[in-house]
Formats: sequence, C-alpha cells, structure tokens
Amino acid sequence: MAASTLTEVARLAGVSPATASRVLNGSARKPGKDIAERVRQAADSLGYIPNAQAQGLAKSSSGLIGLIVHDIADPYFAAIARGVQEAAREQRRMVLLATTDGAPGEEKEAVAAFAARRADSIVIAGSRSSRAEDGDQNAELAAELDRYCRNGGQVAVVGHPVVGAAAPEGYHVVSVPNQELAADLAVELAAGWDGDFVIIGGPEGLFTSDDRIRGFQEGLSRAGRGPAEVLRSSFNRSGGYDAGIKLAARIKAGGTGERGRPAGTGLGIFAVNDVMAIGAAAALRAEGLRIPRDARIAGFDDIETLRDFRPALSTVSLPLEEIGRLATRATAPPAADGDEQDYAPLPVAGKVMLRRSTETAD
Amino acid sequence: MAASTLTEVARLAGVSPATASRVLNGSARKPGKDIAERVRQAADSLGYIPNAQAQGLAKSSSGLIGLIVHDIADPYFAAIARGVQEAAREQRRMVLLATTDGAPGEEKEAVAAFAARRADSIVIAGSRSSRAEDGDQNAELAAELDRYCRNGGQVAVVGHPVVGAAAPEGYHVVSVPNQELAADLAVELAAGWDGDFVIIGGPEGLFTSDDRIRGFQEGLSRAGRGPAEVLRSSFNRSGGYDAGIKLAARIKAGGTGERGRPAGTGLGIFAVNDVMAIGAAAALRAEGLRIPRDARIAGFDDIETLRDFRPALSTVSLPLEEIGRLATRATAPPAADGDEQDYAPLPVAGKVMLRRSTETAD
DNA sequence: CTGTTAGCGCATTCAA
DNA sequence: TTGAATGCGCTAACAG
Repeated sequence: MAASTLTEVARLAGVSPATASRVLNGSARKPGKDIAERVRQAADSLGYIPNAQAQGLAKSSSGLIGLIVHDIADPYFAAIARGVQEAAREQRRMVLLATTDGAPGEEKEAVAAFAARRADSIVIAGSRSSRAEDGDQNAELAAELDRYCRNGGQVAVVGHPVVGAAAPEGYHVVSVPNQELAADLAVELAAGWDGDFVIIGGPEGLFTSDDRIRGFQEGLSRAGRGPAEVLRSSFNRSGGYDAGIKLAARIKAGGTGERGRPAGTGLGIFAVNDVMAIGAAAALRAEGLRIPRDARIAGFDDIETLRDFRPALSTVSLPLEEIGRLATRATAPPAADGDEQDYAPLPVAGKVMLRRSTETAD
Repeated sequence: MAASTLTEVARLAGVSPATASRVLNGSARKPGKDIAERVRQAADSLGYIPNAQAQGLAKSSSGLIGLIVHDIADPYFAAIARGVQEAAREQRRMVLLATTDGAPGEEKEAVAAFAARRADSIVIAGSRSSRAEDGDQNAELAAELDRYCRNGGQVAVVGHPVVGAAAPEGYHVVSVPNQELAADLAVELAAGWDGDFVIIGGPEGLFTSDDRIRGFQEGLSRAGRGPAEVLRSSFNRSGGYDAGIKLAARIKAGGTGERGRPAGTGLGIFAVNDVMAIGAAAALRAEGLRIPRDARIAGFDDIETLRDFRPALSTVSLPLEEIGRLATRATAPPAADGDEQDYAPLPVAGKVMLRRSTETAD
C-alpha cells in the first residue's frame, strides 16, 4: 500500500506540506490562488490520494459509520442498510458492516471493532433480546456501548434500546411502533374474520417479536376477542415453515371448533414478520391448503421483494429505508448552525396493508 | 473519540509502550509471563482499545476490505455481500461497503475512497458495462484500479474483468459462466416447449445481461431453434414488469402464430434475472394471464427469497454466497505456507432449475 | 527480554 | 498567507 504522500506532492509543487494540506483538504484558510493550482497539479500528476488513516489519526475522527445487522442477506436488514448507506453518502462518510446473527456477544465484538477503527458513529439494526441466556453478553454489550459513547461516539439503535445501556449522551433510539401497529393490524383483521387467531412468534425474549405479539393480543382484546395462541419458532423463513406445518395439521384435523364455528373453518394466522409468513404460507401450500380459503395469513414489515407474492400478503408496512436514514442522521455530528440536536426518540410511521391473503372469502 | 492509549496502559503497568504493544498484539516475540499479565490487567482496567488507524499507519495495512455493489438491497448483491462478510470474518477483516447503482463513475469514486482508507483489498460485485456513454468513466475506473493494484492492493471482480483494466498482479476475476448456463437453460426449455421464445434483457452493454442473452440464443440454436426476439428493459423488477406488459398485449392479441402454431398459444419468456422475471410475471398476472398456461417464464440467479414464489420460477441457480467468499479469499494476502497464489480465474458452478413456471401444461 | 528511538502521513499549532 | 515544529497512537528497528 505504498502511495504517494502529501510530502511528495508538496516537494513537487515547491511548497511546504502544510500548504499542500491546506489546499488539498477543506481547510478554513485560503491558499494563494496561484500556488493552489500548482499544488493541485502536482497532486494530480502523482495520483495523490490522501491517507485517511493518517488524517483520522491527526483529526481524531474517521468519517466511518459502523452498521450492525443480524444478516445482511435478510431483506429486512438489507433495506435498512440501503437507507444507512444513502444517508452516509450524503454525509460523505463510509459504512463499515458487521453481521452478528443477533448474538449480543458478537454485537459487543462488533462495537469494539468499530471503536478500534474510531468509527464516528454506530447504527445497531438488529432486534434486542432479553433472554436470560444472553444476560451476561447483553451487559457486556451495554458496557461497551457506554464506553464508546463516553469516548464521544454516537450510537443509534433501531427499535429498542440496548438492555442496560444508559449513556447520557450520544445514544439515540429510532423507535418503531411495533406494538401499536400490530394492534391496529389485529383490529382490522378481526373486523373481517370472526374465527380464531394464532400467532407465529419468534423466540421468547426477542423484543421485536414480543412487542408485535403483545400488540396483536391487545388489538384482539380491543376487538372483543380472547387472546390468540402463540406458537414459538425461529425468527426466519424456516421458523415460519415449521409452524405452518403444525398449523396445517391442525386445520386439516378439523379446526378448533371454538366460538361456535363449524370445525374445519380455517384459521387467522399472524406471523410476526413477512419472511416467517411466507414460510408458513409455503408450508400450508405444501400440505394442500389454500390461502385465504383455508387460512388467512398476515405478516409484518412489507418486504419489497415479497410484494409480488401471491396471494398478496397482508402485512404492516414499515419505512425500512427511512429508518436506516433516520438512524444514520441521528448520529451525525451536531449541526453547526446552533440547532439543538434532539435526543428524543425519533418516531417512525407504519401502515396496515390489508391484501389478498386475509381476504374474507365469504 | 478520546480513549485510553497504549502509552497510558504501559505507564500504568510500569513498562514501556513497546512491551505493552508486544503483549497486547500478536507480536512474534514473547514477553515475560509475569509482565504480560500486568499489562493485560492494566489494559483491562483502562478499557483499552487499540487504535486501528494508528496501527494501520504504522503497519501499512488496515485489515479493511472494500465491497462495491450496485444496490445492497438487491437480493443478488445482498447474498454476495453475505459471502464476503463471512470470508472477511474468517480473515479477521472488516468490510467497507459502497453502493454505486452500477455507474462506473461512482465505482471509480468508491475505489478511490477505499484506496484512501488503505483497504487491503477490494471486491467489485456489480456487472461491468461497455456502454459507449460509460466509456470515459470506465477508463477512469480501470486507471484507478490499476493504480490501486500497483500500490499493492488486491482486487477481485465478480463476473467480467473491468474493461481496460490489466493490472499485472493482484487482479483476480471470479468468472461466472453466465453464457454457458444460459445456453443450458435454453436447451432444456426448448426440449419441453416448441413455441416461440422471447428474451427480456437488460440495457445493451451490460455484460451480465448480454452474456446471458448470447448464451440463451446459442442454446436455442443448438436445439435447432431460431434466435429469440430480445426486449430491452431496465435490469430490475420494474424493467421486467414493463416488458411483461408488452408481452401480455402480444399474447392476448393472439400470439405470433409463427412456426405453424395456432395463434394465442403462449410464449416462452426468458428474463435475464429472477427479479425481472418476477416483475414480468406480475405484469402478466395483472393482465389476466396465467403462468405457465399462457406463458412459460424463466429467470436467472435463483434468488433465495423468491423460491416461495408461485408458480415456482424456473431459473439458473448460482452459488451467490460462495461467489462472495471466493472473491474475498482471492484477495487474501498470499498464504505464508509457500503455496503459490493462483491468479487464474476462479471457476463457479451453476445449475439449471426447471420448475413449475415452465412446466409444459399439455 | 526489555527499553529507547524513530518514523508511518497528516493537521495544526505557532512564528515569521 | 506561508513555513517550521509538534503530536495523533502505534510498530519496528535498534541498542541495552
């Protein structure tokens, strides 16, 4: 990695390194019009590229923003990543990527790695977990984040705050109204279907999943329904599939027959995210069931790639890209124009999307 | 970003910075067992995190790997990114992300930015283009890459080499047999359908698209068929949709009636990637047509998220993640164990997947 | 085996 | 305005 240095450029231009630095980078000070051109030409002819590492060392700021996701191939995170990337570009920063599979231990590692690289800010997109097994690592993650913030780092978390993290400054949360939206969804679904509901949830302790489950139950109750049964499964397509297989058996066995309905009348299924919903739908189909005839199904997220899925999936639309942008902007250095940086949780709006997969066939 | 420094740790431990450095990082030299512990403890109590920028400056190597994609939210690139990320982790490196929308100009910028950050290597995943309008920028990109390699950087390109780039060393290509696979696909499709074929391609000059088109035509000819008509469109879902609308009109108008077939007998459609195929399918459906009854359709890539799409999409499966891994590994520093780094193009295997969307209904 | 010295490339004080 | 000096945090030669 031997490239030409600022000193070389300066020498070629017959000026001091300091001057060269001033013209080549956005220094507040104005270099002589004539000399500036000479320096620029020298730089050009040498193919000079400033060493960002050195700049960072000298300036104590790297222009780097770290992004933590569970899995970059998951369309949910990919969409958020796009938003982050977009905002980062606006701010002329580069994004460093880390994937963790949602393990708090790995997330802690990632934060440390970002800190080592002196990333100016960090965006954490994965769902937090409060599982007991993750307790220690969650604490370590929180400690690592606190330290990072204390050293001047900016952190934005999508969804829930990290358990136990309480950095006084530089800690932002882009809160997603999962619970409220899930409740809205339940209410709308209940209006069009008076049968039983079942929820396919993620592992217990996953905040995103738990919030959506809680919200859905709330909505059900608001609609005068009893709470739905909750099937726990993994938070991905195969989790949805597994749950779908179980439900298919149940449906084929003749339905629950509760609430005075004839048996075999189907089921209202709410999967806590689209990918799980698709998995469940695939399972039902594999078992010879049809949607929405034999089962109504809804997801959450409104993943773009899945919109062409048929029957069109009812879901809750979330502005994923926007969320990524918001999180990134929240970590931007405080505006120079005196505007107060607001540290209040940033709001995000979602929207219930009723589509074919939950259409009342009758 | 003020964190504790190595010097502070050393002072607290009562040793020299050099010694502290030796124990805290993987130096070849072994520090005294006793002293090592003292240093480690000091580091721990101070919450010391090495400054990677400084390390990079001193060692002339950053542990960074730059990844260039068109769009991280596109499942094709997301899958590759996952592979890159995985391999990077194995090599204890971090990935820097840049998205370019496929514009060679932006790619050049990205390469420069990576060079500035002193990334050890760069993986370029987007398709190359040979469009005349991109000529200058392609040349600039090539020049930038050459310079990067000349300075010791490692580059891996997925698919085609960058036009005009001819770095003697450190330039690797993970070649994807787009053409051969498309030919295979054509042959297999032609075996099950004796009607006409139409190709929905990307903009002219996009290598990936052009290769797949060429291969498909080749396969057709190998199967004794005449060349298919090519519809140009944008390389994404909406491009596929637009083309699909046109084709729907044509199909509804009664088919081409060529080759002695009765009119209105449908069409064999090959979209050069899955996302376009899905778009086209959506368009046909929107126009009241059914697949595979009214039109058979096949894509390319075998995007994971799209596998639950119905009717299941015939396509060519590509080991996207593996491609990402391969590219990343190709740029790894030459193995220390004397094994020669092989600079030959790395091969990748794909596989034709015939599914429901091209099933012969009769 | 440990400590000392000297940069890595750049930004930024300070004088001039 | 420009140039000379200093330090960012760390590693790698040296010397002890």
